[in-house]
Amino acid sequence: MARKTGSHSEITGPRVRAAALKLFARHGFAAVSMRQIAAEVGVQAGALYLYTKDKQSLLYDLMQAHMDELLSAWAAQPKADDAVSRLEAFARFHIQFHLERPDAVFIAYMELRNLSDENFAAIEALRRRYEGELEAILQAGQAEGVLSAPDIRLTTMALIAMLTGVNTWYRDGGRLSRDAVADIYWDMVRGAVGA
Amino acid sequence: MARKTGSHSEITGPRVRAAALKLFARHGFAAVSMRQIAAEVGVQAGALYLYTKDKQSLLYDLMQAHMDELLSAWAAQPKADDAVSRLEAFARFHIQFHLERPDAVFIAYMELRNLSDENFAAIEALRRRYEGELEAILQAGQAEGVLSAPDIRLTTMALIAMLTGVNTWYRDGGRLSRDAVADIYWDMVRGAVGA
DNA sequence: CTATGATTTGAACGACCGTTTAGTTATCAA
DNA sequence: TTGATAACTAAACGGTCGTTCAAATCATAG
Repeated sequence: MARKTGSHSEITGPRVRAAALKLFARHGFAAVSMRQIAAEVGVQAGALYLYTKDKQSLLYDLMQAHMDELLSAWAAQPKADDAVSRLEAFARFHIQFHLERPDAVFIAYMELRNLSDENFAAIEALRRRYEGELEAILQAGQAEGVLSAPDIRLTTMALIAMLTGVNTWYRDGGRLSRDAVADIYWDMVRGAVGA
Repeated sequence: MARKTGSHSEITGPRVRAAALKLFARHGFAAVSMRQIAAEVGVQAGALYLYTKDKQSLLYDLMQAHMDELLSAWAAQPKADDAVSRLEAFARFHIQFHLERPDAVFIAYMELRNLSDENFAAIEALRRRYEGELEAILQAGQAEGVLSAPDIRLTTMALIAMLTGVNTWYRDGGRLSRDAVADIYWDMVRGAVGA
C-alpha cells in the first residue's frame, strides 16, 4: 500500500497538529510516541515526517502558534483610555481566551521543559511579551493613582496565575457561565490591586 | 562486583527518593529513566527495585509523602478565632510551605496525569482535603460577614492558584525576601475577597 | 571466625522509541 | 491518457525503556 485515496496535505497536516495537541495535552509530550500520534491521525508513523521535521519541532510549532495567537488576539482588543478599564479588559480577555483552548494552554505551561534551549528561549520571549502587557497596565494604573501594586512584577505574576488557574477547574455546563466566571474573577482582580 | 562497602538501605533509600524528586521535577516523570535515577544515586538500575516496586510507585510515594506533609503541617498551625486571621494564616503558610519545597510542589501539580487511576484518585482526595481547608475558612468568613466570595469554590481555586504561582517566579536572593513576598500576597488575597 | 542475610552488580528480557528510506499508489496538469 | 509529483506504507536502523534474576560481595550477630 502507499498513497491513500482522498489524501491531501492540507487535510492531513492540520490533523497531525490536532492529534499532537490533543495527545500532548492528555498524556504529556514525553509520554506520547510518534506512533500514537500517527494512529490518532489514521496513518503510519513515517508519514508524520512529511509534516514535521521531528517531534521537537512538532511541539515547538504548537507552542509558537499558540503564543502568536495569544499576542495577536490581545493586540486586536480595543484599548480603553484608563488603566482600570484596560485591566478589566485584560482579565476578561485572558479568561475567555484560555477557556477557549485548554489543550494549547496546558501544553504551553507544562511542556516548556521539553523544549530545546533555543526553542525555549523563543517561547519564553513571547510569554514575557504577554506578561509585559499586564505589567504596563499596572504601571499606568499606579501612575494614575487608581490602583496599588507594591511590586509590579509580583502582582503581574500573581494575577496571571490566578486567572490562568480557571482552566484547572472550570468545565462548560457547570453551575456558572463563562461570563459569570469572568465577572467574579474581575472582581477579585480589582480587589487584589485595590482598584 | 556486588555489594558495595558502606552500603545501607537507610542511606540508599532516601537517596533514591531524593534523586527521583530532583530528576522528575527537572525533566518530568516520563522523560526520566530508571537508569538516570540510578546514576544520580551512584548505583545500577536494578538496585532501585530494592526500594520501590516500580517506577509508578516511586512517583506515587513522592506525591503521597508531599501531600501528607502539607496536610499535617497545616494541621499543626495554630488556629485563630476569626476567619480573616485564619485566612491570613493560610496565605502565609501556603507561600512559606511551597517556597520551601519547589521540587515536590512542581511534581505534585505536574505529574498527576502520570499516576495510575487508583493512585490519582488517592492523591486527588488529599488535594481536595487541602482545598477544603481554605473553603471552610471562606465559608466561615462569609457567615461572619467579614468577606465576600460570590462562589466559594471559584474563590478557593483562584486564591490557591495565585498563591501557588509564587513558585514560578520567586528565587531566593532576589529583590524581595520571603516575608516581603508573603506580605504582598496576603494584601492581594485580602483585597480579592474584600476583607 | 563463621554463617546468615542484606545489598548490589551485570547481564539479559521483550517491547518500544524516533527517524530514515525504498518502493507503491493516488492525484492532477498537460 | 500519460507522466510527474504528492502522499503514504512497510520495513528496518540503532538505541533505550522498565524490569527480573542469578551470582557476588559486604555487614554483622553469635
